[in-house]
Amino acid sequence: MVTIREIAKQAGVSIATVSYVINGVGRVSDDTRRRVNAIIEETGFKPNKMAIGLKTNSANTIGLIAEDISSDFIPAIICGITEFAEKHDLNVLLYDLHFMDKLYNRYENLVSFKNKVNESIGYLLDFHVNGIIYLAMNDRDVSGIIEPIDRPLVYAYCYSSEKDSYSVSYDNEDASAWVMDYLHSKGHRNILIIAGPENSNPSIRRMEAVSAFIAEHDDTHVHTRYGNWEFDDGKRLALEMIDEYPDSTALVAMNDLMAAGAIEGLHERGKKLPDEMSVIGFDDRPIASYISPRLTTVALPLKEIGQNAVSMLLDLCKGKETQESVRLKCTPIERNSVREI
Amino acid sequence: MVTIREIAKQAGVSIATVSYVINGVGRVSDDTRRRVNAIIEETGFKPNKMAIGLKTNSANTIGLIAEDISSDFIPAIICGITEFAEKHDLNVLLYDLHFMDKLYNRYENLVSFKNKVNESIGYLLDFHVNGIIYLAMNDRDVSGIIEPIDRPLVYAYCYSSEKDSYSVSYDNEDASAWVMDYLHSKGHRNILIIAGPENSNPSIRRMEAVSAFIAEHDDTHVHTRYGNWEFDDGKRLALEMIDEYPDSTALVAMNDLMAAGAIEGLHERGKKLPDEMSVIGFDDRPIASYISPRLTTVALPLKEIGQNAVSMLLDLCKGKETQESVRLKCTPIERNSVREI
DNA sequence: CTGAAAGCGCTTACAG
DNA sequence: CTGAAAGCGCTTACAG
Repeated sequence: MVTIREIAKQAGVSIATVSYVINGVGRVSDDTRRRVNAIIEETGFKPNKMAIGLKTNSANTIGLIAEDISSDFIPAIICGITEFAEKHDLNVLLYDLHFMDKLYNRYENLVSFKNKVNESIGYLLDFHVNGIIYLAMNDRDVSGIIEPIDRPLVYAYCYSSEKDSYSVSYDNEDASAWVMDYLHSKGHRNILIIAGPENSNPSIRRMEAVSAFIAEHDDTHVHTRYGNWEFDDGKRLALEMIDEYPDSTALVAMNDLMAAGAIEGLHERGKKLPDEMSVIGFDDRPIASYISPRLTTVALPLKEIGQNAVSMLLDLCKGKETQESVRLKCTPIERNSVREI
Repeated sequence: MVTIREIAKQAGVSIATVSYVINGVGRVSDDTRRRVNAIIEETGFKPNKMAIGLKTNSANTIGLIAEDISSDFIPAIICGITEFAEKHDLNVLLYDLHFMDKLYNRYENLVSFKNKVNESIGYLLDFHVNGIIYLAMNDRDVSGIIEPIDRPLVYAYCYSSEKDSYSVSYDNEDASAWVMDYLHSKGHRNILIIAGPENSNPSIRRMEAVSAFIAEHDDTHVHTRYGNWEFDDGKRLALEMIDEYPDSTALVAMNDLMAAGAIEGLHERGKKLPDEMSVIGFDDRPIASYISPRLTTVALPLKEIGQNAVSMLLDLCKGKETQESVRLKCTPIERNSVREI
């Protein structure tokens, strides 16, 4: 392997000079610079990153802890992370917690895995990562888990209510407000809502926006049930609710899976969609484009969450002043499951 | 940061001795070992991985190049990779090529990105990874892209026909043979097939198994069309074929998306499923569990591909004799889209 | 503008 | 069983 010493010898300069030209620091004459660069080019020399890391105490690497990489939205977020990282010449060291089975819909269990989480962070820290991104499998408060560390940390697709904590996620209120506005603008006044679990952050945030909407529109009525995010629950609750509230003309499910379940239930009940019932989902999962009717929904800014998380981490590494909590806007996706009345 | 020197001082031994006990090599008295370990414990000392890496010229890290992490099966494969890696105390450095847009269904384009691929490998190599896994977004031949490197390389979810190349993927023939056997055992004798693109590896491999089956069962007839893996194509081809071959009782689509499209088409044509037509898919994507009828399909051994890729890479690193090409079996998933006749 | 030298935190023959 | 010492490939004051 060719080293800086070899380059120095060939160029007839000292290794310090070679280092200067590589890093573009110090005062090197144009002539020397050209000569050294030529030799670097020619030999294909690449500085040894471990040596640099040892000297500078930085690996130019971000540590990424994912609660579960096979969870639904994580890959798209990672896509944004790697894209932004590459642009800034950052490596990403991946640590997958494999928490799907242990955590899905039982997120309060995370405390039992506190050790595992902190171990994984220590692991990344051993590697002298410049900072860490903790990427959760759903948007929630993960306070009290991660012990203080001496490198920057940003929470992605989740947040912490501890002070001096940084997070990037999406804007539930705004998305939910759009849904209500949209349905209202299409003439719907009696709306059924299948939310997620009552204590889940997205449900709470989105229902706040619903309440705010209702407070301003006394012509509009809403009935809500809380589901478990799953297909079957969407189906069950939709069936219950259309019996109970036969006047309703629209149903919003707080994720596409429950929306898909609701649609199946409605179909089985012989309802024509969207003529006899409009349905709107949340998330824009693949199924939204394949179900009939094609599901109108709202897409999460996943890639942007990833990009912003890295950007924030970078600012933190540089000691820049940074907003503690960024909430990115979702994007409405209009398809064919809502009709105007 | 506490270093080996500090431990040595506190324990009253040399740094060499500390190093010996950390690595469990050499001859150290039990007494010394205990004393040193106690101090390590107490101080929370963690060896600096960059320093170790510099000395040993190995970062205990595998480089993972993914064609696109947001492609369908990649996360599940990565799940297997990280799981196995963690078990063996290996870090994984992730490099995402972001090739989805550039490559999807135009895989021959990969040659235009040869530089990018090799650059990304150089990037990982700079970091002194022990070996590299190249993880493709679909099962195909990727020969001629990656330049020879001096570290082990294994292809995952793809393969190379170059000699001395190592790969792990799944067994197309076996899966396809199962589908034919299964349908035959349920009494189906006139079978429609919607394959993927005619020149795609999975189509070719699976059609070979179909031909072999037909050759041994002269009571069974098959008609094949080639699609583009997409929902719409599945729908279009299914509709064409049922008109053309009204005697057929079963339709196999070579992925779940085309199967879902076919089902939508069949429904729109007023067909009762599975009574008037059995449908079987491939892949076991999420949609297979949500469509009605629930789709019988065959699941790819994704996690196992990841695990085996790391295992193979490890063997290669150790210089162990290793099988060049492993093909893992798929798993049939019986649901409700096939009926017995 | 350039170089000699110290040092980052480890490992590993080698000597005792 | 243990230690002194060289060295991995860089960076960075410091001196000139």
